[in-house]
Amino acid sequence: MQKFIYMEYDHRVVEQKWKQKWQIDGVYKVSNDFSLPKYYILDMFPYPSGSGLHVGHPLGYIASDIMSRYKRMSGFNVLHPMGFDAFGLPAEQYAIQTGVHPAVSTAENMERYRDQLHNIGLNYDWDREVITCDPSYYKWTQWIFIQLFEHYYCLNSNQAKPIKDLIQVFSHSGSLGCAAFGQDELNFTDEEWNQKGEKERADILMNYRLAYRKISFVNWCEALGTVLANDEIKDGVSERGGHPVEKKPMMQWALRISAYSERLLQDLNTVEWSESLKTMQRNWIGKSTGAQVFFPLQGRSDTLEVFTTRPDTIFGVSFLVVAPEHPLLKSLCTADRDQSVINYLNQVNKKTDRDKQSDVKNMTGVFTGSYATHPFTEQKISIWVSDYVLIEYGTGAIMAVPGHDLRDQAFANKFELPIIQVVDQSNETGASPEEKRGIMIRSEFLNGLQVQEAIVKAIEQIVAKKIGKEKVQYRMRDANFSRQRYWGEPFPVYYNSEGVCVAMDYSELPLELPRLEKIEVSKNGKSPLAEAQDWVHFAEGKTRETDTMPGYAGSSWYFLRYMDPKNTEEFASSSSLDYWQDVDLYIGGTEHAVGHLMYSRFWHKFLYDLGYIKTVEPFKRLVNQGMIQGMIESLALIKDSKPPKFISHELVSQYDEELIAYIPVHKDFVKNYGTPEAHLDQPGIEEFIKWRPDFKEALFVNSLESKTAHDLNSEFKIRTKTEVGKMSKRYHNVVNPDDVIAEYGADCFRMYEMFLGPLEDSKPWDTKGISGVSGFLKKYHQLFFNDNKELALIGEAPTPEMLKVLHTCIKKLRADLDAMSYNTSVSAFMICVNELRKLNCKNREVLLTLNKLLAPFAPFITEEIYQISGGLGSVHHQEYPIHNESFLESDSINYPVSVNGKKRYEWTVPKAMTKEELESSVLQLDEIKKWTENQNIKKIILVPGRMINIVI
RNA sequence: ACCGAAAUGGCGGAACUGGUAGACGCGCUGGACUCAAAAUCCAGUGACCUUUAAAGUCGUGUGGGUUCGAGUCCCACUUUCGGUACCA
Repeated sequence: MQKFIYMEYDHRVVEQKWKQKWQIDGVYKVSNDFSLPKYYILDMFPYPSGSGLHVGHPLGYIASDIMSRYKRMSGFNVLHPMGFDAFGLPAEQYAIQTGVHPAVSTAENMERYRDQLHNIGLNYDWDREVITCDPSYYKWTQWIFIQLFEHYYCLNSNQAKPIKDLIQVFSHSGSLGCAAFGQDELNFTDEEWNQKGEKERADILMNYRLAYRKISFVNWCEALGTVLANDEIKDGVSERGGHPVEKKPMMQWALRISAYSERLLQDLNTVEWSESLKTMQRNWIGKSTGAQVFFPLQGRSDTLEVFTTRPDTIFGVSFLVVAPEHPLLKSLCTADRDQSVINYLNQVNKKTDRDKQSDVKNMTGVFTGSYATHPFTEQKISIWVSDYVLIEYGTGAIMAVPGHDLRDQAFANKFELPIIQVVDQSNETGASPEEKRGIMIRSEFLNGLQVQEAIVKAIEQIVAKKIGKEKVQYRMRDANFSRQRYWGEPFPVYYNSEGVCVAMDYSELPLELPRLEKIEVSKNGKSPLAEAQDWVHFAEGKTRETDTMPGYAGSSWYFLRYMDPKNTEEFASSSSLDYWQDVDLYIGGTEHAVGHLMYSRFWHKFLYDLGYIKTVEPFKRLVNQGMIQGMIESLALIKDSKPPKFISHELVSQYDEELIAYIPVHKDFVKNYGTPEAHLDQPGIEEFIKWRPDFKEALFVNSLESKTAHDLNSEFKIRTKTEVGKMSKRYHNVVNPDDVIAEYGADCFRMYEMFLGPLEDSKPWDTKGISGVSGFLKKYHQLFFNDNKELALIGEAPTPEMLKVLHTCIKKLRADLDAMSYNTSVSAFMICVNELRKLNCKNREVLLTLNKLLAPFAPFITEEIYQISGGLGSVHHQEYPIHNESFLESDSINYPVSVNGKKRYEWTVPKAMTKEELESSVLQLDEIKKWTENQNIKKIILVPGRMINIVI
């Protein structure tokens, strides 16, 4: 064998070499051989933020990388792609602040991300990269949008159908033949339809399209003159400047995901996701069965429609409540109540959703002045308005049963309204008033029935009286699909002179985003796109939509595009869709547990309905990686203060919590970052106002003095609030992996991230233990060489001890890989290397098998050793080792011997001993005798191979 | 407020279906090598009691329960993290 003289292992040189060579040799190119078994493993693609990839991203990426290498070494054709979720708000804000166009900054950020991902040694096939802001990609996002616009949901066949079919139905039999899922129940004849004008017909069709327009509410900030994302609001005020935010109704695009509620619910049973995640999705969909009931309004001919899950408690109704946005509210207000209702609405409008949610103890509301009639008892029932009723759920109105609903009860208590018990729960110990247990009382025809029976009977009577019917209600609402932003996919539609919305022809796609010279804060609630006059008014009498699509548009189907990313004729060819089918393993953060995953499932089902794909679910198995957390530092700002006033954190307790908003501060400005002593000093404050010029004139207050940035002295300190939380661009606390890799190498970084703990757990970032992994890799490398630094592998037969050590490790690794328990894999490798060192093992067969075993975890060092030891091709294309059970056997067993469950002795016995022999000889042991002497032995519990317990 | 998850030495964590709690690593302590330091190697390391050892007692967020036996199962609570649209 040729002697190889090695220098010290230099990860910089070795990693650089293999990064290039792998690319040139196409080691990670996905095979087009459709005869091999496929394995599709996907990472949630990142948003290319300006702060670069942070140490949290790679946690999942490394895990999927290990899995895809393992699967490839096990004979699968592996699809493991990467791309960018490249449209988004931060690039637009950056453009507003600096004038750099989002396309430019995004391209730069992506370049940086690619480098960073490359440095980690991830085995992506970059030829399949997908970028959501690339017109060749969003052409197909727009194409799917048009499909959604041109389809409705057919309730007969339970699938999407072309809107053309619905038009046919309307012109032949009017709304009578309509089995379409819609917002409102519309009634018209074929004759009426045929007489309607273009605009009226278009309005009717909007009620059924899967992509449609409706009035929804946005966060409006008057002071900034713009619409804000939830992300931009903190503690009820705008993050920029701390201005008040209110709700404003606007015409917006929405997607009718609610049509798919039942299928999204049912098909959860077919996927291999964690139970907790499926539970979260089920709760989000929130199916409930109940009744719709119409209460006649007094003094007028119409009714108020409510939804209830407890029709059995109808005799317990003591008042009705409508949501503040309810369409009938205005007409329900009597003249004398008008002003108090208006005052109330003003007050409600200022509260953010989260405020309302966290503040349920504090019930608010006012009486409208109107009454309804109880449909069974004919009693007069007062109608109230309160923000604890939501316009978006059910009918936006409820029948309040304070006896059996705790929120209704709180409301009744506060406003001294009657509380009527209608379920006798005296025989139901421990039952809460809301539980569906007990016997009906004070309820006429329901008296004496059990709650479950009463629900059925009540619905029967409601139907018989023609005042309502049984109804299934879903909590999930339609998704708002409009953003008043520039940096997103343009809607491929225009409005004609009648104001009718028309989809563009497929041949005209993509509709490219016009290049704006200057991007400014949106005005009057309109997107900055409205400034592109030539683009908006592109033809006589036609105007384009100026809203753009939200972030989840591009991410709802990208996993399909990876299958055939360069196709210009279709979003992906049917042959590639048929072969790759769906994602076998999807890894990503829990923060997407509902949003992204729900929308993707919806789009996937829609494309299934249209016949383009053959699977009903996109992600077969899904694993949520935990979050690598960071420290969030923020300054306490007094809301609405002019000039803005920041107070040191120790002073916060002196103020009402409601008055304080926390403004995140970049971690680099903070002294004693991440500790209780974290603060800004003079240079820190100067950096802070340079970074946030809107706070240039701000006042900084600590317990001694109050200063502006201009009259600071070097002693001045202002404490920041320190908390553990997301590492995110929002909190400016991102730690990049680059420095870690430069110092320790990618193999070490990869293994250290895995070694931190279980993949699913969240943990704060800390490099404390990294030297342990680094030391392991050094020891590993030394294993292959002698003291003269020559490759020192010996080609003789391995000893049984060596084989036992190796095969113990292989067995553990196989089990860990399948369970994705990579932290214990790293321990197993450490144990194996420690043992082989003790055995002074230089055996060629043993060490080169171990090298293949380690390859998915440490791709560089293993490739280098593989090459040095004379291997052909790449180690990453070798077969993954399989363990041989016969090497693991041992002829003795170690038993813990307990007395009354307390371990008293460790006992090593020959494996051949029978249960009877063990039971008799265990009592003869001196160490046991001393516990059992003069005691009555009740029984001996002996689990063979496990433990012995003597009960006295 | 609701949904979901987590809590084990000084620290990150291990413990398969209830069966030897603390694997592995960091840190710390002592030793070897060195003029010295770094690096490396060897040994020890949950707390308490004890001069030490042996032996023992306590110990997996808190309080109860089931069991021969509970970190693991059940009930109630506390704290932290993620999500959220007060879901009738």
